This record gives sequence, C-alpha cells and structure tokens, in this order.
Amino acid sequence: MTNVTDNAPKAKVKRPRTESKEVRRRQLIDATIKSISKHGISGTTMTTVTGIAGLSIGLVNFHFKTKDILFEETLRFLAEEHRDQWKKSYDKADLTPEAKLLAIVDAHYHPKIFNRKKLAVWFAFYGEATYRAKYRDIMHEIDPERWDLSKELCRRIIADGGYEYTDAEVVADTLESLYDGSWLNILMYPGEFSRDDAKAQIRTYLASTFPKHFERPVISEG
Amino acid sequence: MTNVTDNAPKAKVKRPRTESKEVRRRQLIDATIKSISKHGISGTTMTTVTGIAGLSIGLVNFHFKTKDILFEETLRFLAEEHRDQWKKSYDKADLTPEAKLLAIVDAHYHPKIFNRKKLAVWFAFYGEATYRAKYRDIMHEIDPERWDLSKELCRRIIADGGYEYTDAEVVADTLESLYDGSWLNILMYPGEFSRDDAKAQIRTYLASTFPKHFERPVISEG
Amino acid sequence: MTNVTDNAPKAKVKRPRTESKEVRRRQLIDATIKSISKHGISGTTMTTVTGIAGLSIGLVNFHFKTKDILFEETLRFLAEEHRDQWKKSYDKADLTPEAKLLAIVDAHYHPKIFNRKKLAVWFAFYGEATYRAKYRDIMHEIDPERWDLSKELCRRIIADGGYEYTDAEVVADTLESLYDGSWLNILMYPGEFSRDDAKAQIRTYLASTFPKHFERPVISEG
Amino acid sequence: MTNVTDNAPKAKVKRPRTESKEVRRRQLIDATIKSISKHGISGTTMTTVTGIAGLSIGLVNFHFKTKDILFEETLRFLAEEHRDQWKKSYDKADLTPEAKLLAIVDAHYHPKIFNRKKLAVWFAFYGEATYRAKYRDIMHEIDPERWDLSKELCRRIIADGGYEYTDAEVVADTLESLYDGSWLNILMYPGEFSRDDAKAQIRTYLASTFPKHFERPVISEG
DNA sequence: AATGAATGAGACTTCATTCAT
DNA sequence: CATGAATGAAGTCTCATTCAT
Repeated sequence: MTNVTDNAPKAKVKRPRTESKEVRRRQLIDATIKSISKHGISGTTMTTVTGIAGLSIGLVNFHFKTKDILFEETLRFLAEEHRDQWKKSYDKADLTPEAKLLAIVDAHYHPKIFNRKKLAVWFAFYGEATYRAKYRDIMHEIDPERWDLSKELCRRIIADGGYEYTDAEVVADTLESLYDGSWLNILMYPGEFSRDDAKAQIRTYLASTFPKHFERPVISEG
Repeated sequence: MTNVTDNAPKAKVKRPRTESKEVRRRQLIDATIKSISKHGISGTTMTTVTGIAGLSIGLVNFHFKTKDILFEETLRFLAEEHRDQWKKSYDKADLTPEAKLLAIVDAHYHPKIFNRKKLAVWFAFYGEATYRAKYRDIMHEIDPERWDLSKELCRRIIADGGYEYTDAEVVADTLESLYDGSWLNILMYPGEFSRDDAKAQIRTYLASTFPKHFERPVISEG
Repeated sequence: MTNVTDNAPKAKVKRPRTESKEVRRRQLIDATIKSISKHGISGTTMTTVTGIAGLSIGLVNFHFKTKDILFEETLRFLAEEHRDQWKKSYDKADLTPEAKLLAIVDAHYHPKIFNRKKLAVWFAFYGEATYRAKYRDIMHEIDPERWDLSKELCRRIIADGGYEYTDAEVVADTLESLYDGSWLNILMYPGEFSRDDAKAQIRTYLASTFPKHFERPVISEG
Repeated sequence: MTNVTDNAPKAKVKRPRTESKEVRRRQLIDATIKSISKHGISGTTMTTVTGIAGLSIGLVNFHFKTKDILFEETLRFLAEEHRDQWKKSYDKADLTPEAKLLAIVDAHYHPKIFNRKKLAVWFAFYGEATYRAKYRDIMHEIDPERWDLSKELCRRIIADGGYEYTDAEVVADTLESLYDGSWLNILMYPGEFSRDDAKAQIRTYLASTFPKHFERPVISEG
C-alpha cells in the first residue's frame, strides 16, 4: 500500500519538476535583478538573492553552478528580453523604413525594458570591468543584427529623402549613444528626467535629422 | 643666495611633510583609478590599490579613514578635474555663445578627462547603486552650474538664430545624453568607436540643430 | 518497539538539527569561557575561541552575529547558571530564614559557579568599562530579585532575634561585598585562599552578626 | 652670538630636561589611567593615551619602551600611591592597635585612592589574565607588609579584648575581601553605593567583631 | 627630546561554495 | 529537488612599533 502511495506522486511530479526547473531559474534571475538594482553588484550576495526569492542558498548552486554563472544568465535574460521586444515591435510596424526605425527606437523605451530596476542592472554590468567582455560576448551571440539593421534603415531613409550630407553610420551611432545616455540620465536623476522626456529627445533628434520623415514632437511644459 | 633660503629650516622641514601628505593622497587616488579601471569596483581591494601605489596597506587607512572615503575622494577628484577642464576651456573660448558651448562640449572629450581608464571609473560609480547618491551629492557640490550654463547658451543661440521650434532644455539634455552615451560606447567598443567619432557625432548633432551656427563636420571613411 | 519510534522520521530529522544549533552555541560559549579565563578579554580572539572549540572561524558569525554578541551571550549564560543555582538551593532549603539565607550564600560557592575558570570571566567583564553597562543590564534582566530577597531574609532574622542595632541593608550589602571580595581573592591568590576559607569567612561574619542564628565555624589550621 | 644664545638654553634646559623626564612619564601614566577608566584595557591604545596627554605617539616609545611596560608602570604607580597613603595614615595614627588598624582601613577609602577612575584601573588589571601575575609581582615587591601588619594588629586586639573565639587571620582576610568587594560595588553601582556606605560597612563589621574596641556607626537613612 | 608618517601583523567579518541530511 | 550548517579564503580595518627628520 505504501508503494502505491509513493509511486503515484512520483509519476505525477515528474512533469512539474522539470517545469519547476525553469520556474526556479526564472525566480532566481528575477531576484538577482531586484537585488542588483537595490544593492548594486558589490552588495548582491547569494544571501540577498535567495532571500528575495524566498529560496534556500543551496538551491542556487543547483540551478546555476556558481554566482558568476547566475550573473551571466541574468545578463543573458535581459539581452534576450530586449531582443524579443524590438523584434516584435519591428515585425508589427508598417513597412516604411521610418516606421521600422521608430519601432526599434521605441522598443528601447518600452516599460518592460526601460524601468529603473532593469536599467540599474544594465549599468551595473557596464560598470564592472570584469563583466564588460562578457557583455560584449553575450550581445554578439544574442543580438548581432540590431545595429546593422538600424544603419540599413537610415541608409534607405537618406536615399529616400535625399539627405545627401547625412551619414547613416553617424545617425545609427548617435541613436545608440542617445539610448544609453538617456537611460543613464533616467537612472541618475529619476525625478527630473522621465521616459517621455527621453522619447521626445530622440524624436526631436530624428525630426531635425530627417525632417521629411519625422515630425517634431510638441514639448510639454515640465 | 640659495644657502640663505636653505637656512630657513622650519619652512623647509615643514613644507615637505605637508606636501608629502598631499602627494601620498594623490598617489593613492591615482592607484585607485588604475585599479577600478582594471578590476572594477568589486575587484578593487585595499591590496590592489596599495599594490599599484607601491605602498603599504595600513597607509590607506592613515590618509583616508576608510575604503569608502577613498572611493569618495577619488570620485571627487575626477569631478574636480572635469570642472577645472571645462572652466578653463570656457574662459579661453571666444565670446560668442556657440564658441562657449563648443568649449564645454569639447572639454568632455579632452584626453585628460576622456580616456578609457577614467571612463571606466565614472561608469563604475554610475553602476553601483550605493554610489549613485554619493555621485549626485558630489556633483551638486562641485559642479552645480555646467548644465544650467549649457541651457543658457542654447537659449541665446536659439534667440540669435531664430530657431523658433527648438527648445533649449531639450538640446541641453540631448547633449548630456550624447556625452554619456558616447563615453559608454568608447568604453564598451574600444576598437570600433573613437574619440573623433564621438566629437563628429556631437558636431553633426549641433549642425543639424543649429545650422546657422555650427558646421557639419566632414566624416572620414572609417 | 524502538523501530516504531524510529519510523517517525520528521521528528528525528528535525530535532537533531535544531538541537545541534543549541549544542554548537553552547560549545562556543564554553570555549569562550575557557579562552577568557586563560587569555583575558583582550587576548580572546575568534581564533582562540574556535581553536578551543575545534570549529571553523566562520561558524561563530553564523551562530552569533558578532564577537560582541558572543561575549554578551557568554555573560548571560553565566548569569543564568548562577540564578538557577541559587534558586535551586533556595527551594531545597528549610523554611527558616536563616536556612534560606545560607542557601543563597552557599550557592555563591558551589563548584559549578565558583571555580577559577568562571571567576576569571566574571572579573574580565567587571574590568572592562565597555561591558559594565552590559553586565548591569543583563543582571537586571535575569536576576533582579536576589539582593532584595537577601535583604528581606535579614530583616526577618533581625526581627526574630531582636538584633535591634543591626541594619538589614548593611548586612545584605556586606554579604555582597564578601562574595565578590572572596571571589577576587581566590582568583588572585589561588594557593593561599580556598573555597573553604571563603565559606568560613562568611559563616564567621554571619555568626558574629546574628549569633543566635548562626554558629561560628571551627577554623582549621591552614 | 648665535652660540651664546644657543648655549644659554642648553645650560638652563639641562635640569628641566631631566625633570621633564619625570613630568612626561607622570603625564603619560595619568593619561593611561584616564584612558583605561574610560575605554577599558581593550579600548586603550597608544593613540587614546597620547591623545589625552596631548603628546605625540613617538614619545611614549621613548619614555616607556613598549605598551606593556607603560601598563606595568601604571600599575606600579597606583600600588606605590596606595602604599604611601596607608603608611602616612598609619604613622599619623594613635599608638593603639585599633587606631592603627582603622588608619589602614580608612586609607583604602581615601579620595585619592578610592575614586571611580582609579578603581576602574585596578579592576581592569584584575580582570586581565595576562596582568594578574604581573599584579602579584608588583604587589609583592612594593607592598609586602600591609596584610601581615593587619593580621598582627588583629592579634593584639584579640589578645587585648579577650575575643577568644576570634581568629586574627580570618578577620584580616575578611577585611581584604571587604575592601575589594566594596570597591567593586562602588564601581558597578555608582549611584546606589557610596564611599560612606563602604566605610560604614567596614566599621559595622569591626564593631560586631571587636565590640569593645570599635563603635557601631550610626546608619543614616539612605 | 620629539614628531608623526609608514609598516605590517593580526583582528573581525563576509560570503561563495560544499555537503550531509 | 531542497535545505542550511559548516568551511575557510579573502577582505577591511586597527594598532603597536619603527625611524627619518
């Protein structure tokens, strides 16, 4: 009789267990994001992470072999989330290059990507010399195309609008700088600089660069 | 005659000692910058710093009470260096607002300020949640005026050029974003993005925003 | 039958763990007592304590958050042990006030309480300015009644014996002084002053103060 | 001329310098007493001592070779001060043994000896295992006779009064215990137990032990 | 005599990782 | 799968002592 009872759960449990593997990993990555955003990388320990996740310390070693791997997987998660976001926006956008470009731009400011908690994590990794190489590797692996795609879209817009003195590469690079710079400003001066300010900033830049394709936004009085 | 000066022993003995105190502090701050740029904040220990400085561990606690204070003083040093740089450029510049603005812009890319070693330190502090508040405090204390000054210069350029649809605050904010974003790109992609690329980026932006005041730079083939 | 009991695994597994936690704490407190009695408070380090306990250094911080807390818990342990001792003696004693008082007196000289190792710890805490306040707090918390009880017993003995010129408070205070003073003498002059000398001292004092209630002890030739 | 000026002070200074040697030593010992009474032995560092004395760290190494020697000399100073005190009182007292004994007793409670600052230092040394041996050595060297003298005086009082059941050694030992015990109570419970309480305690003890020689003190209502 | 910057051993504490249960 | 006690390396900081001035 005991055998019957013992076997029943095992059979049942098997699926949930494998499923829970992903759930647990995700739970720990979420906790890592929360911890890094709150305590920084230096202040994030296995204890802060497992404390937030409500799990035991031993478990993190089971799902991620080491702390370094946990951090790496966290970075990878964010990178994948970002890529999924811009790809989805890109696919849904109209077929014009300007619509496609704007889809990529706006994906950077989607609330799922662009919130203080996650920005804090991105910049934590940027700031740590040891993680910068890892960051580049992961980006290269997960999202090698976004930058090239932006450049290509700019090229087509330039051709279409006859902006003869405008260099597609410079515009694409400037957009990248603006993403990161505005992210940083949001992170550093939360009350003073908002998501909408950032979006207006980019649109204003696009309007003055490609006046035939983008409209100058109306600046609300701060 | 030199003997006469040498015979004032008090002045001689006293100077070297106080001087050496400042020399030591500076030596330790330099070592801290080197260490953070190489190992990150997490990887920077009293041992890495004193190792680089060629001094004993105990000395840090003698000149700076704690590691936190050493870090704070390092940040303060960089902030002061930056402020001194743009102020000097600003004073030397022509009187036109566009010359003054360009002086401020270019100070951000001066080799003394804008090199991988120091950028690494700036972003290390940006990245650590615990230091962000400290960063704001120090900036507020040391360099409270630069941003406002930029805004004011933009305002005068706008008035002068009749750029009626252009908002001075947006331009000033965009410049800030571009500084930080281009800094980050230099830091992350050293071979691919150079100081000159960054300066061209900013100049291109200014030229398309204030076409009557700034010239579009000639982009060299990368 | 034992098997039946053994088959309740939860009870078995759970107990040992929590139990082991208490066992470890006690083990570390014992080692602290040994270390303080041998090396003093200044000479007691996490290394001496864990060395004596045969445990790793990190474990102290696991069971007691800091060294200060370890010391505080050690003091608390001694205070509780002393209280338990005199309460047990007091309860077992005859109902007469003189028997009760003698029970309290003798509890001070019980081998479990009154041995060089533990005396050394008491005096270590007395001697450190930083611990004196902590000592008072702990005593107030754990053993607030002994002194008052002694005073009350003296009062009843005085009333019973008609010792009209004798002040209960002075006697109780004198007893306290004699406990501590004799403790100190034992500690300082181990070969010359023994537990029996101390007990004889107190009994002689009681006999000359309350001659109708206490007998003068026979002094053996030292 | 410079020679004259230079030589004048030297000749003059010579005496003051040797004198100042003792002054400096005393200054440092006083500072040590203050520091130990305030911070305990663990909390007393060369810095706290020289800070209180208003002297430089290097100086303590000049006058006392090491910290241990400074502490030893501090203990020796207190022991000598105590001896000088009771000897002076003893010499000035009447010739009767009871007057002589009371002189020794009261010397223990002289304000110069018996104040919280100095008590704290005595007990600091009692408490530290490492200093107990040193304490015994110093006492043996400086003050070997007080205890024997007390015993002899008790013997003469006993003979004189015919206190046939009273043992001189027990009384002398009890007095020692009472000194130390009352000292400790003053140290631990400053507001509740005073110098006068301690003196009354001892006199009450002497009155009940030697009723023909000592008068019972009048206890004031606390 | 006197100063105080410099040294470095050693203290406390933290924390990633392991492993018995 | 999961727990959490245990380990010990490594970090920060303190402080007695030295020594050039």
